[in-house]
Amino acid sequence: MTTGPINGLDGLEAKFNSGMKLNPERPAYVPPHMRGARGPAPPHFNAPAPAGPGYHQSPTGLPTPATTPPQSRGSYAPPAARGAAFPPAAGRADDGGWGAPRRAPEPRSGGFGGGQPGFGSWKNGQHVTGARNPRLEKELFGEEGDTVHQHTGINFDKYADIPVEATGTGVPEPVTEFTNPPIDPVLLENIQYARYTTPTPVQKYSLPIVAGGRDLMACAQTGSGKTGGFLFPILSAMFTYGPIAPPPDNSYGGGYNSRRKAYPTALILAPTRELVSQIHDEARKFAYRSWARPAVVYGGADIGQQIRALDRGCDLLSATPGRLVDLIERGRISLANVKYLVLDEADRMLDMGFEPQIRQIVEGEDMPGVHDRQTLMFSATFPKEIQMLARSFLKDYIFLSVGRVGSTSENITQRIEYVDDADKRSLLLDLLLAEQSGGLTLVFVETKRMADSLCDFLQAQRHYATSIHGDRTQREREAALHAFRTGQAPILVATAVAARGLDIPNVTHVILYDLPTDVAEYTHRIGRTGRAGNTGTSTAFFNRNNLNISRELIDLLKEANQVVPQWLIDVSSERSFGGGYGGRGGRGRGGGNRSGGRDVRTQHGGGGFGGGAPRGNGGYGGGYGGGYGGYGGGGGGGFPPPAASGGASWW
DNA sequence: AAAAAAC
Repeated sequence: MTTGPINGLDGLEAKFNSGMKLNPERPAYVPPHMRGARGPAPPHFNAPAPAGPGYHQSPTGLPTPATTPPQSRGSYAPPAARGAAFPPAAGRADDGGWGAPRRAPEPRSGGFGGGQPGFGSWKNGQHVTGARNPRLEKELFGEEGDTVHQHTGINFDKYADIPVEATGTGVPEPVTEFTNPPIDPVLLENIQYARYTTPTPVQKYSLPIVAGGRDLMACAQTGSGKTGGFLFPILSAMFTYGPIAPPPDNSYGGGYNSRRKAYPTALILAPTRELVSQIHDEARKFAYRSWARPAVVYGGADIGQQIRALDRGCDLLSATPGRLVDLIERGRISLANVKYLVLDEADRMLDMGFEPQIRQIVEGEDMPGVHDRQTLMFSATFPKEIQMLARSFLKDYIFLSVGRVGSTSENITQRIEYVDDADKRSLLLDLLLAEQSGGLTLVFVETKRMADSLCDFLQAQRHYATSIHGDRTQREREAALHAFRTGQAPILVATAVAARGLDIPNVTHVILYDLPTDVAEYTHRIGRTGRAGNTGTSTAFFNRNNLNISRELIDLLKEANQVVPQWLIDVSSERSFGGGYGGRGGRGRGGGNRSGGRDVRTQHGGGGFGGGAPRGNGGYGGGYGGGYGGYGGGGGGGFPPPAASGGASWW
């Protein structure tokens, strides 16, 4: 029994209430659709409206309608009337849920399997929880002590002091416990089944923020419970308010097995198939026994099977962009009912490679506009440029920064080894041989070719290694990941495909055989270890090909309280004298942390780039000569790198 | 420059 007591209700309520109070000097936040805007808005959007016209504060801190007649079954209520239909009052029982006037043909809203153990339904405006299903429970939550499901005992002591910064208007107080309210009782049960006892910092904040109807940009360190950070509040609201009927103008056949369209309420986008799959697995856990059906679509897998699965229900959809667009074009998915849009690994989703696809999905299909949905973005890194871009997808959002500002967790011991390319293999073998922890080792390389060749090499050296990269078939990718997770192959050689978001318990060592060119990417890669409060080690192989990130790497190491090798400092400063590169000052990046962690809106200097150094990162002021002036500027001591690194020659 | 993401 690891489930903790659910208590502290009074304290929680007090906090929750206080969070809902607005700064009196600021105008009350009124969700745009409440400003007389258009379209069917689900009542949850009205929930946050703090003490707006016609509302009073309920004991739970949620606004309640002052006087609103309950809606009648199946009748169409004009938007104005609907706007006041929150919270789901007693009389709301028979509408389509979320104040939606339309009524879904039966069976919808969890119709499938509604009677089967483990699957709930929504009937007559009520959430009918499914019966428990031992077999499914075992599949979803595992058993005490198994390694695949175990949520490696989160080290909550460490979480206690993690600094959290929330900026934006009307930031609600965080919750401190998993309790009802604000969490729906069905979800609360599932959280207990999953043996989560206490919300992580990001969850403490995201719960009231999302419950309050706000958009969110969350920058939280790797392994800090981001998935729960969006799944919990979204599922909680879905459970409470019920399904939304699809719009009347659609090709919804009504026949149970006929061609039909899925109308997810929540859409979660992520950059890799495996990550999407992992999110879906979590969603299945927390949707257990509820009316809501999670679904998943991604490329490389049989689309027919995915379509059949969609037919069995699709209320919370996890997807990679390409396959989603494909299914939209095939008329199998409509985004018209999306009330929650989540971009996981948001900075990757909005970078050059992905941004056009995301824009198509968000702006080029039938997704409700920014004012008619809630948009949540999560990542461990949020470069300024990306924040600027992200703003166009958000409305009056709250920026959340959890953990050391834009840096990596102190749970990870970061080592940097100098090693020439020619010596990398030999050093890698040494490291693998010295491995004592019995845990898993993840080796990152930059190219697919290198992933193959290095994996071949390790196997030839009688190591149980496997590899994952984008040129392998989906089947191979999943098999590799499975072999790694289960320890059949305790060494995984991977490209960037495995860099982000993957939660693999018991990865004790991450080796960056090649360094990425970008510190954000470095942060994500080493973040595959040291998760959920556990400790881990990362070893990065550094040589002259990696000079481009030396400075930012040093900054990052210092911020994470890591040992910075003297030789690294030396080569870094040497480089700025070497001409050409002007150091940070010269790039106009304006000091500070490229990987973000700070709300661009709060940074002075206006419009973003070249602004002043963010607070807390002073000391490296203008350009490098000054900042690191203290360190042997002339290429003195500790140079070339230590002999331990294989006596490599520098330059 | 490479990787990821649809067929």
